Amino acid sequence: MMSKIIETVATQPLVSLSEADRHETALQIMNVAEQLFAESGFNGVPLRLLTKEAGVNLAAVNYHFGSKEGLFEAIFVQRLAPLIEGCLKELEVLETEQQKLTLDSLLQTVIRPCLALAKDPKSGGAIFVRLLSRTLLENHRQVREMIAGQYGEFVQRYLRAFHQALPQLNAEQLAWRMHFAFSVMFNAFAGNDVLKVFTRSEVVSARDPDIIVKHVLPFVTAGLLAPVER
Amino acid sequence: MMSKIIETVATQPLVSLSEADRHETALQIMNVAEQLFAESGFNGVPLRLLTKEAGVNLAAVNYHFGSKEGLFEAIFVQRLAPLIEGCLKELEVLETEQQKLTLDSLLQTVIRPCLALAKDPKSGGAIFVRLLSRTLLENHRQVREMIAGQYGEFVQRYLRAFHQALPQLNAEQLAWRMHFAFSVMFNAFAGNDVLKVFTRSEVVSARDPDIIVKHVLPFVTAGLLAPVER
DNA sequence: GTCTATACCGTGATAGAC
DNA sequence: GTCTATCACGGTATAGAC
Repeated sequence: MMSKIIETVATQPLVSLSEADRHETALQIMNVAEQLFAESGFNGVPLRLLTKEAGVNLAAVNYHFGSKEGLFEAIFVQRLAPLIEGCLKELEVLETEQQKLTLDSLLQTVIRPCLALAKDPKSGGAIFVRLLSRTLLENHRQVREMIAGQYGEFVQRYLRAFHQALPQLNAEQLAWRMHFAFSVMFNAFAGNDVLKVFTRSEVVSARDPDIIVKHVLPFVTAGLLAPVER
Repeated sequence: MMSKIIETVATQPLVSLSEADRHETALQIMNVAEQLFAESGFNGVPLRLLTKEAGVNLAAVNYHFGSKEGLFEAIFVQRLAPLIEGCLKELEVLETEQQKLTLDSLLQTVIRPCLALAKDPKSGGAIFVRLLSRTLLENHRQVREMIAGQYGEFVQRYLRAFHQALPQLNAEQLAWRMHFAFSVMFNAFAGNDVLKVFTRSEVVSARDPDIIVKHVLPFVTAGLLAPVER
């Protein structure tokens, strides 16, 4: 059905079955797992609970995904592909429309697809946005390598775009500031309770993506545009 | 030496034996543990490895600290007390010296003690600064509650100080921005490889605290001072 | 190919002997 | 205080049923 024409040629390092190809059991596992992982973190979810919740056998996870980590990656591959495609599409539009990239419009090409995903009710996207943020912050070796390997083009194109929007920064300064900017954005979306220590818990625990963006954007924009230390 | 005038009054809810009071075995465990935790994270260090490395029996951890989590907290309590004391002392000086707090000088009262600790060669402070940052970002429930409970005064005083330095922000805006600011600072100090995805690994992997601060401060300052969305 | 039951080994915790 | 033995629980591997 799904174009398995020359299945031997392509180097498809990781499992990347489309939703249609996957077995019902595997899908059931992925849906339940995404929810539980986002709630309790990777280590907070025992396979025995997960499989029980999904109504499948304990060994099913290892059979369909190789390992618990494999299941984790599978969730990412499936969700990340359309998200990144969405970002790149917005970026492309931006690059053809405007001669000069503005920083704000550039940041919007990342934030809008995240928002769209986060607000799509039927795709469990909101859960994934939190899971993605949480995972990037938790520094999972596997996922990080997967992104770097699979989406090199994405990374390169955004590096170039940011360089264009912030020409006054040299390579080192740009790297640091992108590091900071994405730290803030992911932390905000992760809905971490981390820094409640320094804040009133009722205020910052808001989960509404629009509110988050309203607060994040000015901060990040100003930080990126800060005068360069010399 | 350090003004222990009325030592009986304070409510000291958690274990907080001074270094001198503690058993040699416990000290040995703590030193080894701090190092290993900072390298591999809490879950990355099995007690069997830890105790073998420290040359003590497996059960010693549970005997002296109650649990693996207890050991984790003990490390924090011991290191955090002087760090927080250092911050508050700097803040006090600042409040008496200047009529108007400047944002930069306020941030310095946090960063300078962290830097001093990070650069003290004989106290393993550098390891702890990374461990602290990593832990706050990883959202350990225990440690967060410990800080909130034990250092309420610290939190309140800094909230007031930031409010004074940024009077144009209302409570909600201030909470969000402090949340962001500390996210960035901790992420920078944590030395996470997280966002290497978006950067050249060689650049951002710098561990020199001075270099980190040089890049962090302008970003955070500008972010905090960003115009308010309306 | 898919699913099930079950066994294996490593983890943190704990009781009790010394 | 320290140690050994043992426990319950975690992810994983596999043999065999369908």
